[in-house]
Amino acid sequence: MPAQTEMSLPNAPGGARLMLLDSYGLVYRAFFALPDLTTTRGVHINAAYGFTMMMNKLIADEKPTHVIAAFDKGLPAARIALYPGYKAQRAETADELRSQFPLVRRILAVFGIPIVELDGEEADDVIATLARQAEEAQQEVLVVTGDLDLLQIVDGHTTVLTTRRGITDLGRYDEAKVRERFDLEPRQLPDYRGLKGDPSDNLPGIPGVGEKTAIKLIKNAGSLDALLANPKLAGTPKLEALVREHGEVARVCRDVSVIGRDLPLTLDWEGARYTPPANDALYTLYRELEFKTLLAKLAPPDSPAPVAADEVLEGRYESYTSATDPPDHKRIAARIDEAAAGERVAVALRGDALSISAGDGTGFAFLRSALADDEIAAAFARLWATVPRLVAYDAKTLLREIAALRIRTLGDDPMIASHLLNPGRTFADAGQAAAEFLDRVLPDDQPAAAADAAGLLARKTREELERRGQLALYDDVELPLAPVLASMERAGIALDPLALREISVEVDAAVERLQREIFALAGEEFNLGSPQQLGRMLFDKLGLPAGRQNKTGYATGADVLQSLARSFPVAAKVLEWREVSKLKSTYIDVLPTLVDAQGRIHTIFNQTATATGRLSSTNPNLQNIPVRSELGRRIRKAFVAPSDDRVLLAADYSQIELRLMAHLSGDEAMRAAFHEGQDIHDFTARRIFDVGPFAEVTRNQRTMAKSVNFGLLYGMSDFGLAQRLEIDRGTARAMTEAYFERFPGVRGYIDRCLEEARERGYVETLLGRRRYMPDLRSRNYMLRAAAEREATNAPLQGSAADLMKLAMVRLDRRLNSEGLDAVMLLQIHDELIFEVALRDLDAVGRVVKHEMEHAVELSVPIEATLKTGKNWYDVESYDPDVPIDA
DNA sequence: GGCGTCACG
DNA sequence: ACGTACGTGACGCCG
Repeated sequence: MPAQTEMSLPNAPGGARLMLLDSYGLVYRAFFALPDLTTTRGVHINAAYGFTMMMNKLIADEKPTHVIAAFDKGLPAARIALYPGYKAQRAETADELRSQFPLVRRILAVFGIPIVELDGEEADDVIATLARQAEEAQQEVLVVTGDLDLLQIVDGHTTVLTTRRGITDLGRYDEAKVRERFDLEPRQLPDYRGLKGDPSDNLPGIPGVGEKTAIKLIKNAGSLDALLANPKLAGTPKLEALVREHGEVARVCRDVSVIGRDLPLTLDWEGARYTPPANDALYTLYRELEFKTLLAKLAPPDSPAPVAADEVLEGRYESYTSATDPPDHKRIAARIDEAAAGERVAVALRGDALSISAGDGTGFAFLRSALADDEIAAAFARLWATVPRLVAYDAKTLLREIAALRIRTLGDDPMIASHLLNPGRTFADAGQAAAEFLDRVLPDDQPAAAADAAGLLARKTREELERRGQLALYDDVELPLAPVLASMERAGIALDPLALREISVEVDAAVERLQREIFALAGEEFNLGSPQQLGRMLFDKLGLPAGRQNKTGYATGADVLQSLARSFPVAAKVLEWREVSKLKSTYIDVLPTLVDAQGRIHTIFNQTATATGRLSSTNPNLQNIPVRSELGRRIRKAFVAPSDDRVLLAADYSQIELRLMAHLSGDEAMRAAFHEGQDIHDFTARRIFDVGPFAEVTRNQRTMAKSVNFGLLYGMSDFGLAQRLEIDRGTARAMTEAYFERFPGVRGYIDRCLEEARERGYVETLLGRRRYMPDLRSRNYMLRAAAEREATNAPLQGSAADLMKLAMVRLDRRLNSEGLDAVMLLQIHDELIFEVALRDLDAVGRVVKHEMEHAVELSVPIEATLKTGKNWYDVESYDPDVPIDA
């Protein structure tokens, strides 16, 4: 037994979990993942901040008992001796990054994490050495690193976490995972890297040998050494020649890649033991470095934590929120009536509590469940009717839950305002918004503080919206929309459970049959619903050609299965099984259980969920009811008009996002197409494929053009388009080039949009909705490219949302003021569903069409098309100005 | 709770 | 050389 083992055993604690950090790699990754943050004094802190975030998360998630930070020190002499070109291509570390290493060392010191480094050695070798000592002491090791080189030390005791994207997304490699990912043992990875090369370390490898070939060569020969000894093992003459010519280079690259495990170091268990840092030391450090979000989670030094209530919001609060005492309804109702006299009355829901503040430092809270009491509901309705501009945090929920409320006006809803100010986040309760916009903490033991905070938030957020020129969007669109959504949620849509039962019988039989058939083809039973088991079955056992890999194994998505379905009936069956079982578990089995006593089903629309201004729908999501497949579409038969004298009316915007593109870009050709009432995909195909005026556009040309148009809205890349259309990248590239040549206004608009966004930090919609895009200036290519696509799409998707919301507000008013018997039920982004009395159908249809088409005036016409029917499946086109034939 | 998958616009 | 079309929510699996 080696001496080191005996030395480390006596003080190696049982059940230790040692975390080893590849510090440079993590700091480097953080530097490129985050924008260039500086303190008010200009100190660059993004890498140090990102590193701290990572470390906090790792410690919280992995709960190590011991932590050590390894650093590189000096030039890696041994590797350079082996291969003088090692890392020779690397640029000087930027000053902005280098200056942050001293900060990182200070942070580690405050956390009490020891730094281990050795002159002339890289962190990899330090880590591998320490890991071996821990393994020999039978302890668990967790290595965290920015690249894949260290995967070679993975074994039964040692797991390697590698950064993937952003700063908190990590890949976890144990032995099985390495085998899955590379189809090789961890110890074979240096051979693999030697053959393939690694540009990031300036290792050439064998030219033309990539991931696939390297693995094949190692599999064929068993090892690189065996391959070099006998190049015939390469398998093909061509590969054999390559091995003969470049084998020596591969051997050097391999040798450089082998990580040393026996540096003169001894693992000091005691020094590495992790204990959480002292609050005050951390506070001082974070304050100096201006790590604001991290600071917000700490208590200020020498003060009780969390912040005392009277420091947060002064007030005399009463609470009737004890769940054990039966609440005194009379007393609560009386308090509500008293509060109505206040100057700036605010209400808020937080957890179980509903709180009301009079705005003069008095407030009280009671259990939300008390709203079911008629007396309290009535008092609440009086309050809402008395107070001219009531502030309500999450007003929609109150309006939905209190039957007696028929109110259509709101003073402020700070939940909505907060989300407009920062659409990247949702502020689910007043506490979260207060932390962001008031820099205050709401104490949990003072439920009435939430209403007080709502009042303060209302003022603060309104001021900020005014400063940004977004008041009209808030006051004329978002605030009036909340009561409209509340009434839609309250109304619900009628469901015919019998219609679903009919499909249910059919689908159950199909699921059963397909499962049987698949098991027969597979030769054994397994869990079809497990993508992992399915992947192993299809690609390992049945030997189908495997496509992509993902984090957990083989990809088995619809695109992969689709490409196999022609040649392998089992893949086609799995696709079919997926379709029916999805419909069964998500819709057919679930929807009937959600029907209320009146036979109606109620979704909740989330007004503060999306980054672009769209709504979302939950519990159930009624914005994704199937329509694309025939079987799925039949589910729509269950959504019905509840009586013979009523029908459903569906109104759709036609090509709204492309029309907005035409308007916003001003592109002459595109605008002309819409003015002439052309089919836009057909028109696009003519232009990009040069189809003459008397020739027909083929189906295929139209399909391609349609994809180009969609791609346009999404910030397409030639690669993405190629993949979608299953064509080669060059063709896709030629198509996008032809597109931008024929629609030059569009190119100009996108460029202007991105340029402006880089400068201002946000993009904007027609009505001034903003989306902040900090990653546009990221130095990380992946993040930056993603941000560019988002910035291209957001004004289009967001402006369409603006239009629809404005139309909904106006429509709701007109349907009410004109006394039409019609109820708005659902919004599906560019579509509205109404339930309408048959006798009012024509009038309603005209109002709906007009308000949708004239929500705003664009430089191109807006078109809304109507359909009507007894259920959502059997709807037929309908024009209110053309009498239905008798 | 993260991931893969898939329903919608 | 990267990895690749925007925005959602729900389901089942897995650890």
